Amino acid sequence: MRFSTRSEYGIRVMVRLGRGYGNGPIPLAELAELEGLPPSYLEQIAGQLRRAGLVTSRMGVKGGYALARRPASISMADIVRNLEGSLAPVSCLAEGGGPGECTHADTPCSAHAFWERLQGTITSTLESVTVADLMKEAQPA
Amino acid sequence: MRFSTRSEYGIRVMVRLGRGYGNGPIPLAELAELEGLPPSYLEQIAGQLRRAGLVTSRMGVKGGYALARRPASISMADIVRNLEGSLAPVSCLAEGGGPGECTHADTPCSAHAFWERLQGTITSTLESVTVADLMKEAQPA
DNA sequence: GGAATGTCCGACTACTCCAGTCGGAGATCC
DNA sequence: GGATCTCCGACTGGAGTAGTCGGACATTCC
Repeated sequence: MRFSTRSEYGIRVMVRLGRGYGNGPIPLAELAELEGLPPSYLEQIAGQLRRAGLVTSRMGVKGGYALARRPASISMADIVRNLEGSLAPVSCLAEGGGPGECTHADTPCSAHAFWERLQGTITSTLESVTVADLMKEAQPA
Repeated sequence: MRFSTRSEYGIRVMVRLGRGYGNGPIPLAELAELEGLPPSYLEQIAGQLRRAGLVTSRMGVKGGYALARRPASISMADIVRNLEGSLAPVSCLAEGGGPGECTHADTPCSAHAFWERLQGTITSTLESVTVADLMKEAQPA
């Protein structure tokens, strides 16, 4: 089980943007260098975050990216859900279902309720942490 | 984010074995048919569970698989950890680390503590549910 | 207006991992 | 000794991941 690097990098970018919140946009190249991540890949991720409405962008010379809202109002769930596509941990929770009895709505597979519970705890953990929280932790020295 | 089908199928198999606990081994072909899963693939998974000590096997005519311990003493964490390899949700928690500052132990990436917390909640959820719990739920009609 | 500095977008690639198959060897029971 | 059944390694096709690249478009500043 592994989250993609999109979520991993995306969160780091959002925290960076949180630190510069209110000081105008930060260009992608600068974000990439600060975090030590590949710029061209980050570009993809930034595009997703913008389309999700979590980030605003300005084109041109003084352009770059900025948080669309207050850091305290953006949760990890907002970020991860958009970058990861879905939070369903197994196929029998996702649409379509996998092999076996899970396709019959009246007789779900024996583990169905368990996976639902797990998804619930993951989701609520993701929702309980905001960008502002991560800005406080791990402040560079 | 997605758990592999190994965990998904593995749990279902373990619950089946839990239902037959004490009645001798169940052959793989029967397990596969009951759960509607590919037998040759299940064979791989059963092998992993056996090597992990969660299941015992008997070769030959009256052979098959059985739980190695009481259903109530086997948690989802036991199963998933072995089938999934690792529970680290991102590269910066796994050995080696990814790109960026996470490799420097003194200045972990801004999200490091968050991922650790998430891993903790996932692990404790997995540990709090046993095979016996799932046997009670989803009892066929 | 034009150059510099950015974002924006789609296509492309290399690679790894996942899901599943297959063939054959060895054990066990009757 | 034949019928079951586990055991093991090798193999394959496909999907998704991580990342690159080229070029179009927007904005600012001179």
